[in-house]
Amino acid sequence: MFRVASQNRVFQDVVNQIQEAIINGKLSTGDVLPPERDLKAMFDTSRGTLREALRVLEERGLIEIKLGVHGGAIVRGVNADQVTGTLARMIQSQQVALNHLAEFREGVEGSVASLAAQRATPDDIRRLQQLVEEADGYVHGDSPDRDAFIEVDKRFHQVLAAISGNPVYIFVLETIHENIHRYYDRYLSMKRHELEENFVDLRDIANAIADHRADEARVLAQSHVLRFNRRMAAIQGRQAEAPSRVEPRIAV
Amino acid sequence: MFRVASQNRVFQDVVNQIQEAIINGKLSTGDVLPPERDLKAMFDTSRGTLREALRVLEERGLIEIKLGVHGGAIVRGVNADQVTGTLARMIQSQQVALNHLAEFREGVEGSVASLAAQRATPDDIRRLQQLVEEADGYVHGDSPDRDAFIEVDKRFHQVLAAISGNPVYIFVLETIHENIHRYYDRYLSMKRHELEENFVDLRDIANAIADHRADEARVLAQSHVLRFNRRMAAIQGRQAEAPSRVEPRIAV
DNA sequence: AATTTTAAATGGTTAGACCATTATATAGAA
DNA sequence: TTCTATATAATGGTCTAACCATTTAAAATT
Repeated sequence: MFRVASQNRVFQDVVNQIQEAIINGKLSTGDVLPPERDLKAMFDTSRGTLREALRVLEERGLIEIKLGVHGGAIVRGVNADQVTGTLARMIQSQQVALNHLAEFREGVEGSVASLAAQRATPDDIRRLQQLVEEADGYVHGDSPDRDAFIEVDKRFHQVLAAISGNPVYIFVLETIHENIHRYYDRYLSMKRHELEENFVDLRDIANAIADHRADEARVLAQSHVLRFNRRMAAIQGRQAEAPSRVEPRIAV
Repeated sequence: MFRVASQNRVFQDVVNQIQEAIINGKLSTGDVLPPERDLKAMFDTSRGTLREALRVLEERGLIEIKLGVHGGAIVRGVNADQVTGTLARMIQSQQVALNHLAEFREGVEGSVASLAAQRATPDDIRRLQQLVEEADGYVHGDSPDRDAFIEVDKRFHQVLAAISGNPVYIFVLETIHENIHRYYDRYLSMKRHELEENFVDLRDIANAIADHRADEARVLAQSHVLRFNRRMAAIQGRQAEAPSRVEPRIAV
């Protein structure tokens, strides 16, 4: 029913006040907080206490601190950056395997594609088709450009998330991407026929969305990601491609 | 390509060392770190610097600090608790609406049900059926017990996530739950016929999983959550039931 | 034996100083 | 004049040393 009312800690109060100002927009991205020595006076605390508060805000991604003259705490606003760190720690501590993350991504990309198919406006569809054409050029042009194609592929997924109209998907995909790329980027070979395969995927997904065939878009997006996962897993060490069954971590 | 090598901050080094020890298991959940005055000597820093490091570790959920004699920093291990806070801030700052979160949950629960249907062992299936029977008792028994049913419903979803065998889903659902309940719990009316509806959902999902009908399980789970979302949205203020289209927050 | 009091361990806070980094201003050289 | 090197000052980073607040455990008291 209630949460503990610790509030024995002064720095926590400072955190709350500054966070509140950021959340309700009194402080905007880019704003610079006063120097520590001024803040300390404003909150009537010691500098040490104030700095503990700044550490917490920084860790939450709400501010960023710059050194030197005209440095200070710069407001970054609410964002999902720290989630990336959490996921990274879970992977490092082996609570989560990369194939778990990859499988989760399959589901998410599938849902995004399905939603996009349900909601795409004519403008959205045109945009997707432009991306497909652009990708076409990089795959079938005179001098295929692997890096450019990968870039377009990435944009394609971001646009799908945007079309879904749900910011949660955008944040989640960002977080997944950061963590998967941290490990897999070096394996991205993308030989000619792989480029071709992936291009066909994008084209088919775009077409399914253009026709508002949600289930088909889901399946296509899932298998698009699945192929990526398979290839990565195969390269990474001939490990099991299917995620292993884990014991439930929570009491159920 | 490269990340900044700031490392000008001593407390960051302390954070890294302690975090590393927690991640690789040299420190386990429940372990108590030495008192600040000892740690300060071990790392050869000032107490202030050490405390900034502890604030960061605490914010990451890696440690918890208790007051008084025999207090100190207690190791909690890697967990997803802080993600709950991030989501809460996004909701508060209106970057994410509750219906966005609810919609995301639909997709996730659908994927979980689908995976569970693909992977459920005979034991898993028996367990689900036990839960359905238990729920049956609370709905159709002499004195229907709403709270007990809600509890079983919750366990049902947790078991599904466990059956999926993917810890990411477990963490994600935990996080979603915490945030949805923070706002919606008070609205959970669950009149007699609503209990009945929800019971039928659980039973059908369990049956679909028992028969390994993955797509059907997905659809059933999705509409189960969708009904919950609709009811909540209706109660909460006759707001639009479909999530509103948002502008893409990222440059695409 | 139960209760109250006291003492000690430990985190929380303060004050004041100095160090390190960096943008800007100034001085000097071409 | 214009470029470059140097000095200056603003600001975050760290340190020391002390005291306050909370809590557990031991000691004293009833």
